Amino acid sequence: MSGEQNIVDFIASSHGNKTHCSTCSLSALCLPIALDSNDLDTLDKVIKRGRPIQKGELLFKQGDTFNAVYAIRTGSVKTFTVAPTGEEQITGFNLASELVGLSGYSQDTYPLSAKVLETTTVCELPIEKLEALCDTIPGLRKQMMRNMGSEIRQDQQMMLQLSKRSADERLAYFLLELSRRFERRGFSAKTFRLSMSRVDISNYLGLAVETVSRIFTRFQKNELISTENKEVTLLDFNALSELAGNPVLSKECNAAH
Amino acid sequence: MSGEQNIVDFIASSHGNKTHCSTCSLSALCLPIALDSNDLDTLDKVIKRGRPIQKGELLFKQGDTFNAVYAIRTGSVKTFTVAPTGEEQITGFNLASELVGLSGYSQDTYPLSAKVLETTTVCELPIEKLEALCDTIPGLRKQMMRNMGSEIRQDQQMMLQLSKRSADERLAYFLLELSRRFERRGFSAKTFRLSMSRVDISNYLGLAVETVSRIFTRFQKNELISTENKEVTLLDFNALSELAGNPVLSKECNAAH
DNA sequence: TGTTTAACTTGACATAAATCAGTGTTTTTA
DNA sequence: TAAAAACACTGATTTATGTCAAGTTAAACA
Repeated sequence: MSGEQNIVDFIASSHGNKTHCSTCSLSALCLPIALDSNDLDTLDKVIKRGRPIQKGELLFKQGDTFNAVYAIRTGSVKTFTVAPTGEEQITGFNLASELVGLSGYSQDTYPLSAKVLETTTVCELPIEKLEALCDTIPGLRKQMMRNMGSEIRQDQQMMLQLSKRSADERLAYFLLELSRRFERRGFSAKTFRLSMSRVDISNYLGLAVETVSRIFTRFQKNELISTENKEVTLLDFNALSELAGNPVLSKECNAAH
Repeated sequence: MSGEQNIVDFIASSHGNKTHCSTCSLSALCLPIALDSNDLDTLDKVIKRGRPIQKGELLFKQGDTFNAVYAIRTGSVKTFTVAPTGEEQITGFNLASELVGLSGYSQDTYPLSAKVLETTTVCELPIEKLEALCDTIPGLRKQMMRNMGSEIRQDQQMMLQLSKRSADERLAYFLLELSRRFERRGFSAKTFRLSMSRVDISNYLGLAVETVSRIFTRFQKNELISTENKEVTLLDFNALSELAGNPVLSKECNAAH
């Protein structure tokens, strides 16, 4: 599977002294555009690559001035808004190659916070420089707008989940969505580690923790999944897909593990 | 109030033979950027202004190729996604001066449909031409990205509503949000007409129609609002704001009607 | 204008998921 | 390595909101 090869490349490249977009195997996901090596170099010079960020640290905080967009290299992040009443709503989880902070474009401050769920490394894209590049590299502008469009689509998908689906359906959707994203990055679609707590999952899905816990148990009893702490294995893709609202396309969709 | 003057201007300008961005009083909301008259002219030439669209007609349909973004001149629109299972989820309502179809940027097709709620006129911005303009007028690019950022922020706000708020709180939020938007356009913040049906409202808020109906009745009994069919009058802004999750800022916030 | 159809309201009842309470299990930190 | 803290699971009970059923009003249409 070519995906696994990618990861090897990536690890190799990130263990070198310097990391560059041109050698980063995530670039195909992070910036799936055809940039000539000049443009790629220009972009590369603008990116800040800092020390790893420790679990629990913030990338940025709701209300901070919007000064950068972050691409995740390794690790994962949760983003959340805090209402005036103090309630927190997790708006999404981000994995390697994904961009965080795009909603800052709406104003001059971030409308949400981003907290790292495990030790994480990121590429920081200072907004002023990125802006300038968007105006000189049309392909980059288009890619940024695509990314924002995707975020809108994804959030609207989530609105459907939150307002129309039962607790079971939401959890099935959540697990399959993660699976899909891990697979794209060359990891197993079947077994993966949940870097977020049950509380985070329940918050994201608009459920009580107890409900999430019970469903995890039930899904195991019914052999849809198996778990060992944060490690999850999806056992019955068909059943999960059907629950998640994706009608199973006849045949052995289940075969490909 | 300057807002009301705006509307007069707008009606005057739209009753002439030709409509131009330079004379449209909505332009301050639609394109709040400083474009010199050359740029404004270039943009103006790209815009298609069609016949009014009748209630129930679609601006575009989920799956259609993404070929335009629409700015609403008069009337209103609902956008909705249809899940593979057939369920519909209304993702938003749009009023005059707002842009519809931005999420099309994510792929090459619209991920949702847009249906007109009453007779509506729009400015159609063909995407190819808009793209070209974005690459030549930096201010326009930035404005488009701001618009997308706002949509993300708004959708995430909605996720919080759908997952954390009670039915009462959601309806209060909905009414205040509409009020705020009408006010920005120079209409009364206190009394306005709901162009969408109760079914649409309930779908959007993730509730059953019956629940919405009951809350309308209760809000009237408690003198928070009064209604006459689709016409709503907000009577107690303080109480509604508190319900909607915006702590009332002491003093007479209620005074300004 | 009257008739049909769709939209809205109300009440009675069912239920999915929240809340409350308590126990066990990891992970953190001292 | 032990103690503390955070996290995860389970059972009993409550409750907000959904569903079903029926009636009323308003809108569409002929």
